[in-house]
Amino acid sequence: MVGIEDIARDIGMSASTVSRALRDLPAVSEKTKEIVRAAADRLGYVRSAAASGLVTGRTMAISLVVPSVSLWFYSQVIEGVDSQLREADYDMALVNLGGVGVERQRAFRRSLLRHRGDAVLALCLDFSDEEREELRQTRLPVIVVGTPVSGLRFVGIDEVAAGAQATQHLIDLGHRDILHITGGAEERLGLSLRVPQGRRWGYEQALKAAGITPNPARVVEGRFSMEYSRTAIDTLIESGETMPTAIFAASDEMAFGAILSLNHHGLDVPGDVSVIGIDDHEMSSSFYLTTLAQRPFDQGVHGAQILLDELCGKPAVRTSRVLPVHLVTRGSTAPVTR
Amino acid sequence: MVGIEDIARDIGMSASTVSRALRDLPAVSEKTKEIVRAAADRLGYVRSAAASGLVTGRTMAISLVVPSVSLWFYSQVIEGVDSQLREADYDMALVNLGGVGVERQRAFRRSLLRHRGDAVLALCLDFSDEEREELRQTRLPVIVVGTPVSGLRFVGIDEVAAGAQATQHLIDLGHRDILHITGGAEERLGLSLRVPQGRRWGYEQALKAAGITPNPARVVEGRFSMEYSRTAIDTLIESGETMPTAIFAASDEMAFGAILSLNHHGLDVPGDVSVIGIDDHEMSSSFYLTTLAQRPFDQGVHGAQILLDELCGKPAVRTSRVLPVHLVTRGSTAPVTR
DNA sequence: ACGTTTGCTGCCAACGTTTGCAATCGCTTC
DNA sequence: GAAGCGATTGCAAACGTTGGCAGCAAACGT
Repeated sequence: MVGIEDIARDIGMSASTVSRALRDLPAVSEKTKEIVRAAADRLGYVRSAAASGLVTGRTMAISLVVPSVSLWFYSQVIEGVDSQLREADYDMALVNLGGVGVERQRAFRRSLLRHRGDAVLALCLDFSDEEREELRQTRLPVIVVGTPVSGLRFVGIDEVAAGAQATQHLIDLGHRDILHITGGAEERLGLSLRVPQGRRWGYEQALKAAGITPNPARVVEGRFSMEYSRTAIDTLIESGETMPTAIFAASDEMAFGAILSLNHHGLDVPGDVSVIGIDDHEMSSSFYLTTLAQRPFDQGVHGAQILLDELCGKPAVRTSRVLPVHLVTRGSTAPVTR
Repeated sequence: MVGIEDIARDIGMSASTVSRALRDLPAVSEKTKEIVRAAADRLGYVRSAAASGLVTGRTMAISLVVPSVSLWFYSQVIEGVDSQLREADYDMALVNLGGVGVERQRAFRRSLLRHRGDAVLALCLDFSDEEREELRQTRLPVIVVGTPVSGLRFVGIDEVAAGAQATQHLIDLGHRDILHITGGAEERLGLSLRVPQGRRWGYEQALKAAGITPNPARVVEGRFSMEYSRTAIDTLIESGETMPTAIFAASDEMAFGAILSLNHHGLDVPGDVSVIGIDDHEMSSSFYLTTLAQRPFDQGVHGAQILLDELCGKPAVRTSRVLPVHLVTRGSTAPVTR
């Protein structure tokens, strides 16, 4: 491994000059910088992150803590965060906190506290009091994306408003019997329940505001997955109960499942049943799904930017940031006919 | 920040003993270990990855290089890799190499060569000769998952065989006019073309073996996305051309798009057209899609395990590993009727 | 001519671990 | 009782970089 000293020896200079030249500090003459850079290139030098991290106390990376990478929302946020990190020349330490209990504990302590990153961006996780305290003790800048956590800065959307707006769209179309498929019953815990709860509250609020009494039987507890929601609607249809005229799915993926189920049973969307989701998943256009669009990529961008700014010494943003959502009308919703 | 010396001072021992105790080395008495662990816990000690990395030359992390995180296949591999890393107490440095040119160059050099990880696992990337050479020079153990790269170990499936097997399934059902939707024309380059090409070759081979002359007009060049394939089939149907009796999509997501398009135009799957994909995407069951299942999670597990074994000092595996695929028959394929 | 500034460079002490080697201690063994 | 041994522990030298401080020219002002 060729180090800074090797370069110094090669060109007959001191290691500190080489170090400064490579970091493009102003105290080095332009001529020297070029000599150094040339030598570094020629010798194939690569800076040891460990060594420079040791002395500066900075890793030039940020830790991204996620409950999973295989859900659309998470992967989008990750891409957004990544785009900012690349620009700032930061690396990303990905910590998958999926699961519960000991395993989670271990992953948490190991990766976060081991100072793999200079800041922490957490996704849709409910931190226990203990975890929050440990996080605080590390004194790292922290931000959460997707789900507010008390005491921590947050970037995301207003779930309640989103749920209400989606429901309102259906109400505006004349629907009064609206089924809501909610999520959060996943077996793999650790992700926050506040998202599905918020959307559900929004749903109920919108109904009440329109003078409709929320009917608990019209709320299906489910998971944020297509399959779960598909079978839920299958069951509903096959039970022979009267169908609602509209369905508000807590996520687009759940809406897809509902649409497939309805189509499979010969019901037309939106002719027989209107369907609306939340997300604007990349597949939503293919389903002609009307949805309340959020931009998780942007949420990642904003979250990362706030952390990076703080690491650059800019004054810390202490407030949360609520990003807008907007209705994307495609073909899956229509005025009520029954 | 409390360090090893603080603990040593606290319990009246030397730093080296503390270091050894915390690493559970045999040269330390059990009693001492307990005292040290207790003190470390009490003081809230956390090992500096930079310092220990500096002296050992190991980061206890591996770099995972991906072209994107938001495709199903990639996210599954990531989860698989992660599961192994957690067990081995390794961290993950995620390097998103999405994009081309300078940006890619920078990301490549920065993260890989900066020695963020002790080994590199690369996903479905075509490395340039230059990149391969740089990789080689780092002397890090490297493995590629998803797409073979000459000179590097590989974990994945036999794409040609998979393509042939999928096609053969349709042939066995009596189909002779089989459309193939292929991928690889994504605008975001950098990911390998070998996957779609392999599948296509398999398709052509299977046709020839069955005495059917491959018809270039029956191959649609597309992208690995649902939307692209949906519009491709839309166009085909609306052009009024005779429809094939079966469609072999190079990925499940593309198959979904095809199914939606067919259904939307009143065509029954599999009544009018059979559809088969490759992947076994988590949504495939909801689409009742017959597909050739691969297990990207397992591919990640195997790839990670090979690297971890090597880092543990076990003799390096020099051979590639081809994992099996298997046909999952659901409802989207049926004997030909026309 | 002589201080003083300015611009650049070198020296050296950190940073927090790990690890080879030496030292210590309590025993056993001859 | 001396020597030897094994089990523990301590000492000190790395590891590769950074950054405060000092040094040293050349340029400047008087």
